[in-house]
Amino acid sequence: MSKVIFHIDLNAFFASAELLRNSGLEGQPIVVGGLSKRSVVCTASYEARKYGVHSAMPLFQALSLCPELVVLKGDHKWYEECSKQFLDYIKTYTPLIEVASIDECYIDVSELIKKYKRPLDLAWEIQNGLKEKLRLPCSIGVAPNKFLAKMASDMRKPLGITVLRKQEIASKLWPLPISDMYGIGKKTVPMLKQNGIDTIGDMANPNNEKIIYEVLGNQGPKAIQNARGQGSDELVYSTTLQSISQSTTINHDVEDYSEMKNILRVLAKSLSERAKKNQVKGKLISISIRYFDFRNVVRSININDYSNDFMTIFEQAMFLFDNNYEEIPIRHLGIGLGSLSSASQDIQQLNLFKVDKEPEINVLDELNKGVLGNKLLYASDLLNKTDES
DNA sequence: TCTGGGGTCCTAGGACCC
DNA sequence: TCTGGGGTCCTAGGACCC
Repeated sequence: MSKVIFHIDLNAFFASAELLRNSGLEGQPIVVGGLSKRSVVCTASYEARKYGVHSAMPLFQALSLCPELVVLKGDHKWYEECSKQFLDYIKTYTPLIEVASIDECYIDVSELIKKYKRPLDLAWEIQNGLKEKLRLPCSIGVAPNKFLAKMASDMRKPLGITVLRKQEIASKLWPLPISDMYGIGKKTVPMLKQNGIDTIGDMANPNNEKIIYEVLGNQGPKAIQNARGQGSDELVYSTTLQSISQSTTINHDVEDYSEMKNILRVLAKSLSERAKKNQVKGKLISISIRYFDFRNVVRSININDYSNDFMTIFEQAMFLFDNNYEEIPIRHLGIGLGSLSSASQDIQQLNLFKVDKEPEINVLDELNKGVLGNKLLYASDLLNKTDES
């Protein structure tokens, strides 16, 4: 018996969330992204998209396409609140929900849909409810499995409802270019095209199996199954956080060691705070360095104890940095904490056995003390990222 | 005025152990 | 006399997604 899966995707979510608290922006071309000259567009409203502005586009380029563009600095806390309202609303319909990202989810409505006169009534009701009650526009894909539902929700935006039945795969899915296929990215597309795989239909074609296995390796079978409409219809109801990271692109290329060190200190501090807020500890600490020439280096170290302590993270990050830094200008620095495990048990134990009093470090003071001097403007930018409401 | 930030998952080689 | 084999952990690198 085949299932009925909805994929619900909020349209231009960050931009929609900004409109919720500033209706004056309604109808204007807006983008959410950073405010520095090296920022890129994170989300563009549909008005902005009319100018050719899209996500991942460098901000200066977006501004040249649309000089009247309203640029808003992102506020992740607010988006998370909006996302929670979205998910809570969906949960009033069914607990069978897989959260795919901050602005999308799958629900299994195989049973629920039987209560409705016409199958699409439920999709229509959810879409309307989100729009009227939460003022969040969405697109919904309706299909027998997750991949097809995801592809369907993408077919009509914004505010679309698209059904993709098994018998419609050949006519609706297979003609699409291979670059439209979820899971096939910009590195793989040229390799597939070179081998005559231009459409999703080509991916589904049994005659191409061998060449697809050669290009995709172990990922081949899954991609082929998806293209044939035989993807998974099993929802994953809960996931555990695997890693957290904090990184920043500096608005100039950094050559001064003490500035690098101060940036890493700020990153370590906020990473530690986030880990504590999320009640996780990790034992894999990593740093990422992007040099002025855009070369990326990632180095990691496995510390044997789980930790979310600022000094531990900072010292290990500095150790990795000192051992790998190539003494050329840097544009981007990051720190990650991986191999996470829940810290809540440890926290209980700490309460029982000792008071875990870590010296409070005021980041601003630290920076003022440091050699940063005239670079403080940038440092406070960094801080605003987490503090702004 | 070139190109963000935060995630997930996979692969592959070397070390190490039995 | 040429060189086990299987399992796991660690680290680096990369593709992809929102």
